[in-house]
Amino acid sequence: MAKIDDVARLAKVSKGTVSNVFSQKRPTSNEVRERVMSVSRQLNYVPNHTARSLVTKKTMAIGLTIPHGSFFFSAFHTQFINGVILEAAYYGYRVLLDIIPVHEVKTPFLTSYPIDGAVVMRPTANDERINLMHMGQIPFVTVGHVMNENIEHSTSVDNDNVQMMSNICEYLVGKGHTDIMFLNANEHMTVSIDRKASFIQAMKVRGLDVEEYMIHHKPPELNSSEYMDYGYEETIDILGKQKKKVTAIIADDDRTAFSVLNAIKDLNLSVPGDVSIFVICGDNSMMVQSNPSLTSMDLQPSELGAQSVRLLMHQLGVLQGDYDENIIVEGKIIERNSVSTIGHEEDRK
Amino acid sequence: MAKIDDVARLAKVSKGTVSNVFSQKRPTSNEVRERVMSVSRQLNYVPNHTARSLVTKKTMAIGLTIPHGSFFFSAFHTQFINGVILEAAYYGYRVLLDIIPVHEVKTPFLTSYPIDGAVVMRPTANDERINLMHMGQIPFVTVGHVMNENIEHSTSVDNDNVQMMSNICEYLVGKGHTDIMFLNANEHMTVSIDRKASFIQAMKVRGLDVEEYMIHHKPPELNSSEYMDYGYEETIDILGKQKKKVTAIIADDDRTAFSVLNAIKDLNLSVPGDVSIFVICGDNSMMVQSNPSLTSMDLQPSELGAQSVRLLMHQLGVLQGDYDENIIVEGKIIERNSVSTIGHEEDRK
DNA sequence: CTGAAAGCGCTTACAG
DNA sequence: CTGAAAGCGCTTACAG
Repeated sequence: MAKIDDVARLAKVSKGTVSNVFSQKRPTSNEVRERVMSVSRQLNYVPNHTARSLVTKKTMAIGLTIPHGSFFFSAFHTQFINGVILEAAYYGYRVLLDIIPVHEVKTPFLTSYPIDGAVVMRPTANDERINLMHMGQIPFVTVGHVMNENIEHSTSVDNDNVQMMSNICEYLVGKGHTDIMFLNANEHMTVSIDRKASFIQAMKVRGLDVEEYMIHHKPPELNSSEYMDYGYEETIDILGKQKKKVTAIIADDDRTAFSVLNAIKDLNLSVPGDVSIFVICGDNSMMVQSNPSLTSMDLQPSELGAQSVRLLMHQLGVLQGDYDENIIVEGKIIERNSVSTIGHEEDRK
Repeated sequence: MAKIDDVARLAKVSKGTVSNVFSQKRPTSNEVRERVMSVSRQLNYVPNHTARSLVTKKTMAIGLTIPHGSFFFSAFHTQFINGVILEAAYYGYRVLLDIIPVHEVKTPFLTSYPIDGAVVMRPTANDERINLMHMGQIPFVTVGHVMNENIEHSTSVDNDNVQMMSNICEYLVGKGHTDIMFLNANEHMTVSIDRKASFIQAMKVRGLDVEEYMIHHKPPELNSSEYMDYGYEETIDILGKQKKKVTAIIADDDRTAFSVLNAIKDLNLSVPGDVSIFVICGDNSMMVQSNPSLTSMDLQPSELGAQSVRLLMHQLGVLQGDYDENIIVEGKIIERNSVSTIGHEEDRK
């Protein structure tokens, strides 16, 4: 645990010079630099991060705020976080995981947050975490819209859920599907609300009515042992018992899709011959691994993560120039083998 | 951004007293405490974390080191991290994500790590990260054994992979299975090596030979688009094409298990009627969601995470008393519906 | 129970 | 290009 004084003394320079050799904020002569570095290696010296932070007023860390509670990483989360970490590292920032519960923030700050900014995932209506950031004057960017009173402007990244559902419907209807079942996310999530509305709208535009049994919501996350087999049950129920006509199923994640695939096989039907499956998001390597491989809408979560960091860097002044405060990342349809073209098959007859 | 001086002045006390009110390291009179808190609220004051750290020499953060490269969270990782975060929060510590690549650590420390200790996941042989921790005199605990030269003692948490495989074999053989296929993890992982050896040994002890086609390794993680459908292909190949007799398949994670289930259904066989499936680890909620639900060995990753933090707390002096330097967390078999008893069925005939 | 003062290990104007 | 000195915002013996 050598400190700057030790190095300065041994290298016969001032502390300021040692500081400059490491920070490279001011030029140093080759001779001095090498002398300092040599002594530093010898002493195993590295500048103390905390002391530096105290004077620069930068922690070089950003917070990544994840709601605690029933904590679970979907493929979306995993990839998003991956994007955040890599992009942050690129700018020399580390990532501090925060787990402020969405509600009941008891002891808000025992001390200040040792972060320069934060990425807030899944903001809820009037999210306490956002009020805290706002109070603490910590720059932040959210994934999805902020819905807090008293906060007007805010920086965010998001997918366009409305556009996305519309594209999915266009794709499926374009392939001849008119009886589409939608297994949506939890009822309470804002994305799920947006997607449902957009789904109905997109079908309507194409002259197709969406009956109630065509939309289902994933039950709220329960204790794992109580977890219902949502995708499987719904599929067996609607296609098997109720014998409804369904030619395509949209599943809101890869796990649900797998469960649906499972059910279809148990009904002695085939994918995509009898029923097509379309996945929103999900882990690509997993969807390739499936048989048949699953056609999906890639939400580019890792790109979302990277963009959120870039927005933060703009706010922190690390990145210069103009920028959009609200960034929309496009969803991309990745065609694999789980969606059939109904028209073509009929043509062949 | 009020500072301690502002509060001290307004509350008409010394800085030291304000400090005590917040840190509670020395008693303060009610009167003074309330005066200080009232002023602090008014000024929106919170102690500066960095300044405190500089003098206490504690960052109140622990690092969580995850190999970067083909970064992917399995259910094990997710739950492990969850355990780490919650347990760390319990002791007032935050979690800093570290992404030092396993190899090529170029600029080891531009500055010191702002952490008090670290949890290192997946140590590899002669892991550079561990050498760094060792050099930097940062206490750390690993998940799995350390295999570095020059490092003799180390603190770790782990499952007993040998015991675990033995238990699984005992369980399956006990149910009448003698032809068991094992879809193991990546060949290079230490857990996979341990499990393979143990599998062969456990079968041998029971008078059963393991032929080569009975053990397969997951291919190294490739670009997602090149990812082979490992579990599916192997199952179709061995059971379908080669027509080998296999009554039970052990899959090393839930995703592989799903893929196997998929294959078995495509072979017009049933689970567990024709083939049983046993999963090592995996996400419980997902395995319940499957049909049939999947019998598995729960590695208790979140318990492993919590224990690793507790070990760290011991090393940091936060937790007092004696402790084991190497903690083994038991794997628990969770019986669900994917393993049949062959003996019973034959009895019925 | 409270205060005055030194110090944690750096960086940063200010001079030269 | 380099040095001397002040200061970042706290905590902590030391006195009382």
